[in-house]
Amino acid sequence: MAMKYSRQRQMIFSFLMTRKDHPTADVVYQNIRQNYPNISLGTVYRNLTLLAERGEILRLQVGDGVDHFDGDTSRHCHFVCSDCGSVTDIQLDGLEELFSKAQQEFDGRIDRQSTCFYGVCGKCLDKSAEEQI
Amino acid sequence: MAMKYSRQRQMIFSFLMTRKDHPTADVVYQNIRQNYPNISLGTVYRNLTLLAERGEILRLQVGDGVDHFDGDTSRHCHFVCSDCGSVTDIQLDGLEELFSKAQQEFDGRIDRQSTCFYGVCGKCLDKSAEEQI
DNA sequence: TCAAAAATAGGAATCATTACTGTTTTGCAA
DNA sequence: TTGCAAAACAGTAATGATTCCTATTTTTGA
Repeated sequence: MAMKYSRQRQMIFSFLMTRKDHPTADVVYQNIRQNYPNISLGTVYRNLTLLAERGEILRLQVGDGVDHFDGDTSRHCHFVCSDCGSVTDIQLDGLEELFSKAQQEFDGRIDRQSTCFYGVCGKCLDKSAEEQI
Repeated sequence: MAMKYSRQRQMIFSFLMTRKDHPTADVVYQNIRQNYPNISLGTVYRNLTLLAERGEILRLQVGDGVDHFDGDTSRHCHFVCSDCGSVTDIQLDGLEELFSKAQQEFDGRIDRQSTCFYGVCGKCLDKSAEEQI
């Protein structure tokens, strides 16, 4: 039952901690392969799933058809750019409040919350403004 | 360019309007097939995608690996039961406020917001309480 | 009524993720 | 330390939701 800490799992976890973007399993795989060429994609998936189940990381499904992983498990929101596809953090007050409101309102147990905003990020807005000239 | 209103699209749209749960494409397909046996799954997907792009319905990705569709496009939250998988609405004040806070805070354009809560619904809690006896 | 544009049915293709299998690691206990 | 069972791994095959493709049918505006 006890989880054995393999070299691979440690690398996956610590890689995720170095990143502020929210890489997909494949990005994790490609990066770790640089230093550890015969890690397998299955291992990356298995460990990301395991870590997410244990609450050590978050698995995000933002609607682009690919799962993203986040080493920051504190309560925060995400933003997804419809143009470049980047996934970034948004720190917002009022999430705690929303959570407790939902708990009061809802008949059942609420464990977890996920809020995601969609639009076009600053960089992509600038880029399309330049192209207009 | 103009969208032509096919019989199939109308059936898909009006079926979705009759439902307060948030059916998957396959559920829509299975239901419409009862009255219209040779509609194809591809047609269901194409129309759901088209209607969602036009903002007439919502496509929800709640993290169970399957897309759900919602005929109610007003601002509201969802709850997903980890036990039975049901997806239900939660009406909450304060979403507007959260949205405008995010707009102020964020460098970019925000178009849309999605908030989802996860836990165990009332029915499933009751069921597991009974089993304890 | 006619023709062009749009949509359809049915099936094949895609691709992210999971499952499988034989081999290798890991961690505990003697 | 050494041995052994549980856990994890690499590599690959399978799965399954969704999208793509093509020849045919519907829709709509003139």
